[in-house]
Amino acid sequence: MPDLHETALSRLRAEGQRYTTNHRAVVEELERSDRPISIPELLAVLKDLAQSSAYRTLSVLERAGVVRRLVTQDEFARYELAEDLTEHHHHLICSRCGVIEDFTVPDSLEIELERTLRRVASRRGFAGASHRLDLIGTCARCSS
Amino acid sequence: MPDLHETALSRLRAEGQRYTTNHRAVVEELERSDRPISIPELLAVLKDLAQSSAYRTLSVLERAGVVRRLVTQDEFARYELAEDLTEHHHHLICSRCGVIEDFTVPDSLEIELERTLRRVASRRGFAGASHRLDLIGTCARCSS
DNA sequence: CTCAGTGCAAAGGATTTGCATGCCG
DNA sequence: CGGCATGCAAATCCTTTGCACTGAG
Repeated sequence: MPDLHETALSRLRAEGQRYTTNHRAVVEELERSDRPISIPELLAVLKDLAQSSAYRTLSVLERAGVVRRLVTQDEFARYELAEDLTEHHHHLICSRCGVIEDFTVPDSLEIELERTLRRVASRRGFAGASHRLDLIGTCARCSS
Repeated sequence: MPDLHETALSRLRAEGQRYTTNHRAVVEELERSDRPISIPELLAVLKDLAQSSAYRTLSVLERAGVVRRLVTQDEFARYELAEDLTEHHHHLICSRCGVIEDFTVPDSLEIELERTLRRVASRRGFAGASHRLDLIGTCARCSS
């Protein structure tokens, strides 16, 4: 597996875009985190990054296929590295505070899921379907 | 199973709210549809309904547990009847146009899913967790 | 009668965009 | 040098809210 930043660079290049200091800083922050993060969280860490640049950078990275944007009931969108740059996983979403944590399920279940969903997609004429499995509840911090 | 409108009425009453003509019209429209619908779609059908009333009605119905609000990558939120008023199902989401269709999976898979997720939730300290399984792709209309 | 519901217009708030400037390639 | 990237401020657009009036119970 090639280096994350190599990949990011080449995917941006393919779109005629650069891999600037800001771009790299955002990717590094997403790499560092073990859960999707929101723009406010990102700005709190990267203090020199303008809000509009954060939105723009993430938008560019998303178009290039480097990051994925998640939308929940929460007020802000959250971002994580694209699935092919990490590993297939799912999300625990706290409906109280909006925080998202990652989790995985056994391969056996994942495979059965894949098989079933592929069948559903083809029957309904949905193309290029990927799946999303989330657990929605109240996180430990919020329920205490 | 009691009548949908009876249930809606009693759940609203429990919150000290009424079941008005508008409320009923919205519930009927959701009942009629086999997929979650957005506010613009709703307004297109219920032409006498003010936009703000639509938002307010759906918000009240959601608080009362009669409807569920779905948020996707799409520009608008979409609404459907609460799960205990319909049947457990999942969503096919078109990432191009945002439309959502319902689908179900075999009970066997659903049960295994439930079992696994319950385990994950308890391990992570997530309380009252429900799950969400979506297929994201391009719908037949958009891919043609 | 009372108080929630309704419609209209205005306000909110996350996200996007115009513009002038900086800087990578 | 040319064009994308950046910051700031202003604009967008879905959604929420203030207010006065209507209508359900």
